[in-house]
Amino acid sequence: MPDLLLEHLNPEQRAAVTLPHESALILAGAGSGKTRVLTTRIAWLIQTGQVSPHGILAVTFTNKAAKEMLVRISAMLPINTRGMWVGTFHGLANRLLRAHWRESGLPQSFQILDNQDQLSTIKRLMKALNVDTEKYEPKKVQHFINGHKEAGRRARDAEAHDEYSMHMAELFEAYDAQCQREGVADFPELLLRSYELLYRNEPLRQHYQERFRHILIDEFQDTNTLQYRWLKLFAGPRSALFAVGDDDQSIYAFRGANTGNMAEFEREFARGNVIKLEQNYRSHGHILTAANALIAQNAQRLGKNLWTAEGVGEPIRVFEAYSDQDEASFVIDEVKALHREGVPFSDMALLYRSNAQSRVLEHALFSAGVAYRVYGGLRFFERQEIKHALAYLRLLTHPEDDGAFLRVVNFPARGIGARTIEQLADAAGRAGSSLWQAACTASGKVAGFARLIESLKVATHDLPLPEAVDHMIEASGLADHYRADKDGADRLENLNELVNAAALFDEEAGLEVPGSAAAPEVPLPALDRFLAHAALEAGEHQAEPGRDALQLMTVHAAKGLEFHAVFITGLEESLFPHEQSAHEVNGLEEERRLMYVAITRARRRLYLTHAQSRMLHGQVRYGFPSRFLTELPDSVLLHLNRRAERSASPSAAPAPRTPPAGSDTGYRVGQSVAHARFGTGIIIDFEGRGPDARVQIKFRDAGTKWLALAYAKLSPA
DNA sequence: GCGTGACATTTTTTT
DNA sequence: AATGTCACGC
Repeated sequence: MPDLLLEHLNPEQRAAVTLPHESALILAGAGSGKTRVLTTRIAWLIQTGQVSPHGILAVTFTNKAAKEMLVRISAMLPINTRGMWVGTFHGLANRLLRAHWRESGLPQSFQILDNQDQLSTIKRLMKALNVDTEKYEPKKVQHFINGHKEAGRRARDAEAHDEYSMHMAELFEAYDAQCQREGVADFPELLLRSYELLYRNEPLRQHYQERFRHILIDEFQDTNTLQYRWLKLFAGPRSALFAVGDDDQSIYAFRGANTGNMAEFEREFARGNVIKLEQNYRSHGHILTAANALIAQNAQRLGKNLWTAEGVGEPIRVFEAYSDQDEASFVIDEVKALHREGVPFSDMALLYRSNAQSRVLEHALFSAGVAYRVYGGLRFFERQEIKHALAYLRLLTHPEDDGAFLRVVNFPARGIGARTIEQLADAAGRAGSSLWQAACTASGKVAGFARLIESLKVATHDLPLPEAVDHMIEASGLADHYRADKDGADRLENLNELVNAAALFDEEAGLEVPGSAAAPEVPLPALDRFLAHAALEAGEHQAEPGRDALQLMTVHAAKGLEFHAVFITGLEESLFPHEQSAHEVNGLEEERRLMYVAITRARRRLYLTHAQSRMLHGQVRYGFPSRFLTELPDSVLLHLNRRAERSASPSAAPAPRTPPAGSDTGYRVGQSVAHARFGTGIIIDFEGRGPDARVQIKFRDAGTKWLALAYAKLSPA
């Protein structure tokens, strides 16, 4: 009964879901039921017999979104979702490359390099080539390489006119050659390689074009040049592309996302077939008003205004704290109060611009005994002990991987130092072989290491995946090493967790959960699939998921989520908008979109907080309130009272909110003041006392100056 | 070869 | 603040 599927959709949503077999662009605002439309569209297509699951290709950016999509589709349709290709760009590219590894020129069990791996590979290469790493910073080289790959360019396509860029291009070329030799691929390589595979291989391209009648893309505004081209390659004459996106929520320009793709897509495919979803089902009126007003300041927009049938709801609460600590304790008070009113912790989110800001908040939450869960930060599969373990596993199936070899040849320490490794590298270089091959003919300690790997290989050969992992952790000496380390308990626990992750992976692979790293039709050893899985899904496996805990994450990580109450913290100039953004073209507009995303996460209650002072990079910094605060209409804001009223309230218990030093002069550090000539500023330091007292003031427009308190006619601002 | 500590460097966002 | 790099002494 298709009607059942369409029952609860509004007219625009329904129109989008039931579009004929044509390409279309759905401009879906925040909270307008974007994911719902996408998944219902898939279910509807299948249920009405227009396409079989086999003919569906659905692409997302995050694993979370892919999983969510599958769950929703399964809930709507009692079908096996197995034949569908649903996954992230990188996951699907990986799947394609594993299936056609021979044609794409990769070893069947190629390894995926994450960012860290890529950087250390580059460093290693530059060392071997004796490149001056001062002049050519490895990070810049990485950026150069990825930037080009994401634009679909190889080293030979990289434009180079000056010496610097020519050298960069050479490094790019040498890097790719090394990756090829070692059988590894970085993230952009997955996409570029699979793009080239289909581009060059016509029969293969035709096969997939014929197969995928419906190609659906989520978060289309985040696609980069290469991803868009990749999609176009899959689209044959009989395929329809269904792109869902919101240009106002494009927040990944820094990694190559090209909003222009939306306009391009409209021209090339949708051709006026555009549906706007503007009714928001998530937030109350004031919150939407604020979001609309903010985003209206951006010049580069396709244009769209969200509305809601709900009432205006509560005003947006704005709070100015003395310090980051003060900000944290304010948030905690409010969180606790909301919880007493019955809002679960898990329905509240604490958002910040950069990960570094979570530290203070976490500390305060911990002291206050509030359960919380941090998303992002260092991920499970990126921890060093996990990296070591994965490197051992990698050597078992692919010992030519020099990166993996170097990572563990002397970890735990077994007396193989820099000198020895240099000799080994020389020998390998002369023979044109891998380090591993050189090690096999070596003697002494290196030979001992080679024997260790060989024995691991034999011992784990017939073991199920989790047991193999477990055995490796013990036999490699990793476990003993961390047992001997008094701070190694956490790491040991993580290694244990790795065994669990392997067991879980084994189980899920057995159930053939679609959308996971490898295609079911590819007979790849479990170990290799597990390693690919580890690289592609860095792992949100931390903290107990079932517990009712306050949610902490960056604004980026919050995209796609919603909460009853949202706290956006650190709303200060140079933090949010981040100072880096000022140096980038359209950087401020991207920051504003980020703020827009943050605001629209809230359903009912929204807090915006900023602090006069904040510990940053080990020292106190004073910031002005974020310009975004002034871009919101006053009519929807409620400025919460500061100190006096707050500490008078009985609930604001013993939390020590000591005003900063210097109050005796009538002024204090962190205070906003106005100067007749220099305008408004913030006091950032004191010097001397009595009539000699001087203050350092950071002016909004006139820079930072020392002024004598007796002469500078200051007034509180 | 290895471990220690001083020193420097860094600090956006992430598939 | 936290992490990486380097030089030194064992």
